[in-house]
Amino acid sequence: MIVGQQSRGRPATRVPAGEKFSARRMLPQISEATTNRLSVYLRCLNELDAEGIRTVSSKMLAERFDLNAAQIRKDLAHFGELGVRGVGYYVRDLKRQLRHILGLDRRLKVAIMGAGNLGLALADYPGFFREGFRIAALFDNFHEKIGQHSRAGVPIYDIKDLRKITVRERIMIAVIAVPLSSAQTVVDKIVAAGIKAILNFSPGALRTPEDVKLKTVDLTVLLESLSFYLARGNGAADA
Amino acid sequence: MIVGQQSRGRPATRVPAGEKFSARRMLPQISEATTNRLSVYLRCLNELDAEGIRTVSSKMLAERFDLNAAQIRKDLAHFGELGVRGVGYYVRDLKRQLRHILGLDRRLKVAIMGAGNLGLALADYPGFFREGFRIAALFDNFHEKIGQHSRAGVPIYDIKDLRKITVRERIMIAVIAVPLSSAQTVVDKIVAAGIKAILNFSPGALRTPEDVKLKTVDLTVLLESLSFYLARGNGAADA
DNA sequence: TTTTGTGAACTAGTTCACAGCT
DNA sequence: AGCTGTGAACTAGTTCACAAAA
Repeated sequence: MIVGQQSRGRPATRVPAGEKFSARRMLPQISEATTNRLSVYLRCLNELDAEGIRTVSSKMLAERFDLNAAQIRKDLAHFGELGVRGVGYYVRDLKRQLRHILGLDRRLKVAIMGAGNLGLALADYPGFFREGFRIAALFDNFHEKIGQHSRAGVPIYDIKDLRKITVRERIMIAVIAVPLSSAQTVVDKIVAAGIKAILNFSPGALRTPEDVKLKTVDLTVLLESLSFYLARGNGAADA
Repeated sequence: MIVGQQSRGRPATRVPAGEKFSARRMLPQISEATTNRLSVYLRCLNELDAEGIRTVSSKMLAERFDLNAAQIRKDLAHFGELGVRGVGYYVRDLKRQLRHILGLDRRLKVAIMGAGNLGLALADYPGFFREGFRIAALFDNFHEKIGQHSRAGVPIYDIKDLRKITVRERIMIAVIAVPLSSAQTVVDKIVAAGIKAILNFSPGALRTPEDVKLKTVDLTVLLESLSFYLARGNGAADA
């Protein structure tokens, strides 16, 4: 692939089919699936590094972690020539590169909306937030809770102060752990506070502006999907 | 998006193209994406039903809930002629059908492995388990916890008794909320107890037999993926 | 008419296979 | 030799567009 062409200052209102670079920032468009795998690769590399392994080939990675070698190479190749032909990838080096690509070299701060059971559990979950993240705040609107801390010491603030704390603490990601009934309201507040990335645990669809990234973990959908599998797998359609 | 389980090397029992299923054994293969959407459709129908709406067309559903009309029709058509041409779908009727298809008319019982913060939060999360599920048990190996209950009253059992309780209570789904270090061990116990569907919150890959359905919610991957989008500035909405 | 159900067309994503570099 | 990076081939998934039915 020839990369030089995109620097011609083309207005690029409409991206021709097959064009690899988005109009917006001239960066190649990376699919959700690829993004998720980058995170998986980083975890694998951490494991290899801990074992003292210095270099790894895509084939080795694929066999050990049940992935596809060509896919690993293709995913990584989006970000330049990260490997060395005839050798493979330097574990330490690739780790560092991936951490940079994923933006994990910035110690991103996270706020959790809702200091209920789930919010508090997420705030304190050890090993949930690996390297690169810090839970800086919990937010709630229940007066009894405001001013308290989670067991691990995350302070609970009034949701009214979201914008102020967000600016002060430089919070970049919000996690939604509030009941469905207030989820959209909370999203609107998050957006108004200038946060651009949201991880949502409430069920159902939420509206966000174009430039805010929303990821939803819908536990109901997950569970119902498992139920579907059981209903079919059993062959016990009628019982 | 949720990083599903890589079901690598599944020979994918091929149904001849165009062949319609006739018996229970020859069920059409339904994709993960379709399965998840069925759950979403059911939620939409519940909302419409609550508003007293009696019939709905795929177009109406699509516009209101930001879906694609053809996709709705195609998804539903897998399960027979659920609609009426010129009319649309009868809300109540389709709801009932979907509940049956998803196996929600059986009140499935769920066990949660790990009575830590996350396990307890999941056990009591209101509105998490909508219609069709019941959290029947928590399991842990920490003696202090065994014999206690969650705040909402879910009993905590010794993980040694998993098989016994599973049989007695007819538990069909297990949720993994234990630390990574013991996740594989717990999976093995779940499998040995005869449970065929697992929702996993621990990071990393787990091995399960062919006939056990595993869905993983990897919070680290989700968060790192959000970090990636922030690092690039590619905004985009969720699905 | 309206709206479903569905082949066809299209799009996205994965895997193959090999040219080219070390 | 070994292994990456990548076009080509393939597979899965989505959307279109229209015939068939109410």
